[in-house]
Amino acid sequence: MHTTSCDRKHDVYDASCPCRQVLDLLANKWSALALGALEDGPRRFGALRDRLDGVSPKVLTATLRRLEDQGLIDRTVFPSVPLHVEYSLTALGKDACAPLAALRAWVVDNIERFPTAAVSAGDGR
Amino acid sequence: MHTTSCDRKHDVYDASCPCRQVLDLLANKWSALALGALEDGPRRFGALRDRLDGVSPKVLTATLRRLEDQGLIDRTVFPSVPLHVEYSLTALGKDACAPLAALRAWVVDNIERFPTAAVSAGDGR
DNA sequence: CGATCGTAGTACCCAAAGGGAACTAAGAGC
DNA sequence: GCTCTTAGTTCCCTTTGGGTACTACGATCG
Repeated sequence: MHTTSCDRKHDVYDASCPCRQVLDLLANKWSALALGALEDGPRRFGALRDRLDGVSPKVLTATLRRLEDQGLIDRTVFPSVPLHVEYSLTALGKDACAPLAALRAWVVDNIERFPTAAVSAGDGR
Repeated sequence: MHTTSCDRKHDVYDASCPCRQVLDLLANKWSALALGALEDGPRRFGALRDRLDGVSPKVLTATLRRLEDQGLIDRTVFPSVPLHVEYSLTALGKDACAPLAALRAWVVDNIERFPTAAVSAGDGR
């Protein structure tokens, strides 16, 4: 387990620790969904916009740029005719998918226990 | 284990699914930190404010209320002299802690791989 | 030759959330 | 009656989120 030379300052509870920024990036609805959407392989901008139901192009762009800046995804431009941009997970992004997938799965698995979902829980429609 | 009658509509990728709202609640910096801070047992407002370095009382209140509304935490008021309010995890909240703890742990464990942390990685200061 | 299409965004504008500092309430103790 | 503590609330400003419309580009259609 890649024991780094110094672990003392790595604490998500410390506002000045870089961990906090990374947590803020990953603990985000759109980030969690976008990374999950790339788990099956590279996807194009339009495909991501469709998959991430309800996301606006502006927010999707911002989310993808942030993930790219932090090295979680790669952005590949194919200068073909109607322009083609593919987003794919980096090794780091793939690794980050594990805890995020667990979180998404937990939500789906336990949704019936939430008051928000209670209405639809008995809804056989 | 809680096999519900119908799982088909539960999808975090569907904007209209209650899952999305729950994901939005949990996939949030302050929620993830607040629930984690309560893992060791009940804590008071002030203790949480201290632990969640950088949080403003307003945002902490809003976060706690949201978590309370969704049944993840309990708020107990002790009408003692300088007023005493204790926040604690519900069974649901305890369960939600597992994936969130995994996410926090992953961040701390992999922080050196992020460009954001690269500066401080070799920084012995 | 101009109009239209598809893709991946950007620009503009508004609403909501985040965030800080100061203030409130209520009673104990000085 | 002043101060201390605790748990917020209120005000205001900045940041972020979000929707809609628009752009650029060449290909293809009419």
